[in-house]
Amino acid sequence: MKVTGDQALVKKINKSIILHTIRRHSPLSRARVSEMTGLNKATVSNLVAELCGQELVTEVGPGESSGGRKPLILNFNAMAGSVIGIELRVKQLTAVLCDLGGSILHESDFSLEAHELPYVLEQMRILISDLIAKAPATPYGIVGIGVGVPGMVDEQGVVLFAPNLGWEMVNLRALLEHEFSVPVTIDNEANAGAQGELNFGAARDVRHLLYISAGSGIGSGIIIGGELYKGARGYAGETGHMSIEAKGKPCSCGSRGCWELYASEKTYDNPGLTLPARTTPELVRYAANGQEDALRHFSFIGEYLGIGVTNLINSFNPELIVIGGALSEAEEWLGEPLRRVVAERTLPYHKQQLEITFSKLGSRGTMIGAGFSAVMHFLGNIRVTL
Amino acid sequence: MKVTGDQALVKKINKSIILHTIRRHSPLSRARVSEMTGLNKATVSNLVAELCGQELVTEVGPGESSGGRKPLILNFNAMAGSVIGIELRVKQLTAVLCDLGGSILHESDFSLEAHELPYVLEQMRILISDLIAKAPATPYGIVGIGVGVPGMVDEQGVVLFAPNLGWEMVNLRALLEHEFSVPVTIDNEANAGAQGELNFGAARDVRHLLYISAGSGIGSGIIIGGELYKGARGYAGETGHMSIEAKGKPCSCGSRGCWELYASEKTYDNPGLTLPARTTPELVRYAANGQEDALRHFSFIGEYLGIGVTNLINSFNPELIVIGGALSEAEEWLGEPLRRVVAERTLPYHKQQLEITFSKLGSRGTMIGAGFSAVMHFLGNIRVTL
DNA sequence: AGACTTTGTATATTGGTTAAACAAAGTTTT
DNA sequence: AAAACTTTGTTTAACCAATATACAAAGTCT
Repeated sequence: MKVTGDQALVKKINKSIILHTIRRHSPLSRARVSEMTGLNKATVSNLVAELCGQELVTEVGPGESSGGRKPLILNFNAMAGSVIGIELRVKQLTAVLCDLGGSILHESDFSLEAHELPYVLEQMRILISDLIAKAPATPYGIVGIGVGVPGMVDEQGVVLFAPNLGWEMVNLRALLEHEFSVPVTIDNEANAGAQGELNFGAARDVRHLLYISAGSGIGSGIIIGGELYKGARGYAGETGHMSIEAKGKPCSCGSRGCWELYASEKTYDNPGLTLPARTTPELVRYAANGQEDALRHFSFIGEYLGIGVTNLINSFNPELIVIGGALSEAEEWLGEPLRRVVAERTLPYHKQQLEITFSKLGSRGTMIGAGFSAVMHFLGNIRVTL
Repeated sequence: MKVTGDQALVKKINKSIILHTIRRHSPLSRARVSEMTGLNKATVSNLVAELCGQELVTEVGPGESSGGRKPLILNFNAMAGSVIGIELRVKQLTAVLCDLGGSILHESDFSLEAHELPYVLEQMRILISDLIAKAPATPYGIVGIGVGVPGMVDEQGVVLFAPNLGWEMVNLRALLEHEFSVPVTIDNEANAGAQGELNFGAARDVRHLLYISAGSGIGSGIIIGGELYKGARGYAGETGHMSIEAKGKPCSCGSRGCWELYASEKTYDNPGLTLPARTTPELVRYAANGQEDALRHFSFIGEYLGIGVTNLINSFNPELIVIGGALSEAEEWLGEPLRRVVAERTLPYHKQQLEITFSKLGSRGTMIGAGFSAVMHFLGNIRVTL
């Protein structure tokens, strides 16, 4: 967007700085905020007064003195409003009601039996209405809805392509905004998961994060400089279709040797495989009991995850890699082979600084991240780069 | 960096907007600048007066009337100063003296016979001093030196690792700044090439660009949102070591099946290969004469370039891909197999919007890009994102 | 010749940050 | 306990950049 500088912009920038400082570091006194941001005490006082008037910040009373007048403690008012975060999965619709701080207030889900748009939309409508009914009375009420979907999404919230749902060009944002009259944000499932882990999970305050969602396929959420990178038309991160065997198995995408053919739940159907089960939760149970076939297969997946992860490390050079998605529940058996292969194959300079973790938010990561997108859309965020 | 808003910031932002608008679109009248930027006519007048005082903008006289008073035409003063851009190659040192608009004023080079730091540094010193002596008299003189090196560089201008030179942890920026007392910027060779093509070559005004430098190895320059992405510690884009054959040939990096083993000049030494020559320029000559082995080998490289490019498309979803480096001179024979493989293997939605081109600046791209980094460092660039 | 257009400047106003003084409320020293 | 010092937060006056508005300058069109 075309932005020029004037006093209104200055005020917006400083107010945003103060709001997010308090959001992330409260409880805090005005004096601390002034120190942390570098803004003048008077400026902080004025803008905090406005934020209090907007009920986004609350004054909770005097704190401990450190040799002078007691500070007046400020808090981010997470209960100024609430958001709904939804994850649309192939077989299930899961949703949470969160406050502005990402805490879950209510949770509910629904099993999907088909993927026709009208049917799915109707179930979303019911789920959302249900959560809206349960929302506590807050100054702003429901300030937004965030949805994570298993497919490519453009910047206008149109689901361009979701192969597992059979969707193409579905303007989900417009449909939901029309229905509920609140701002709706639509994100790719992996992108939402990345946001969740970045803000509330295993990757707090990481600047360059790679989130790998390994489940029925593989998708990646790429955080660059603390911000989600979506690519030219909204579908960066389709790393599941990165070829790791140039002349390997043909994939439905038209290519060959795609990563997700070797390192996702898609491998459960490989011919000639003896497996005691065909779903991750069941296989996890078998592996926990020492079942050989399950152990061997997780080791296989772990190694191939490592090969793809190495490729991504060489391209993106992230600080941290978080493995999420359904397969993250097999952390116990995937972790060793994955880390071993990465250690074997990465350049020496990459190894030094890199960490690999598994999701902290588990199956809730995507919902929480989707909800957080809605929160940020409500609060706004403005930054200056030079 | 910690930036807060005040009036000085507002002025900086607007002055930067105006300067870069004139730099990229001049000749221009004050009225046109006001229209294009959305800034008030008076604001434009004031800041343009300052820029004229700084000699960064010049008033060249009246232009054509469009039914009213004649406009006073402004120009970006590319001759306010000059920069030096250098490419450090394995066998050669090439350098240009450019004005602030990227036009080449002088050019010179030197054949390297060794890679010891003192020797290389001494040759750079001679080359730079020579160009400085040839620099025209300008208000600001030499405002910076930009260097493109074949290796990983961190944000402080330290060459972390340059395998082809045998360099490790060389603080090249400090060394050159100490020698010449002007700001020095150090960039990876592929990153500099990407900057060159983005600003003066085949990729003008592209927002998300992937520049592939294919020569003795493969490196990538990644432009995201019009800006260079360098990764967490400065070495993103090492895509040559992306594995495209999970269990393929072992690579010196410790991994297996690395892309550059199949799609760079490294293939010239493959065992069992009958080639009439072992350098790209010579092979290009043979291919032009229809020599079978050369044609077959370029076709092989083109196909494998396509496989790796497809992987990068799936990860970065760029608008444009530019192939540069020594191999770009074989465009005539690489283009068809490359585009064919990419078309076969990419997801349908990626094909629609994607273009693949070859470098426009040729062997000068990296130098010009490196010089441009120095120009931008001198002019400054400040932006607001919301 | 007169009406209209376009360009660029001058003037008064607005509204934000800031430094400095100040008031309020505490702790430490004497 | 009084005096001195500290810390917090507010008030005041000054500053300064952008803006709207009016205006001057220099052209075109009828």
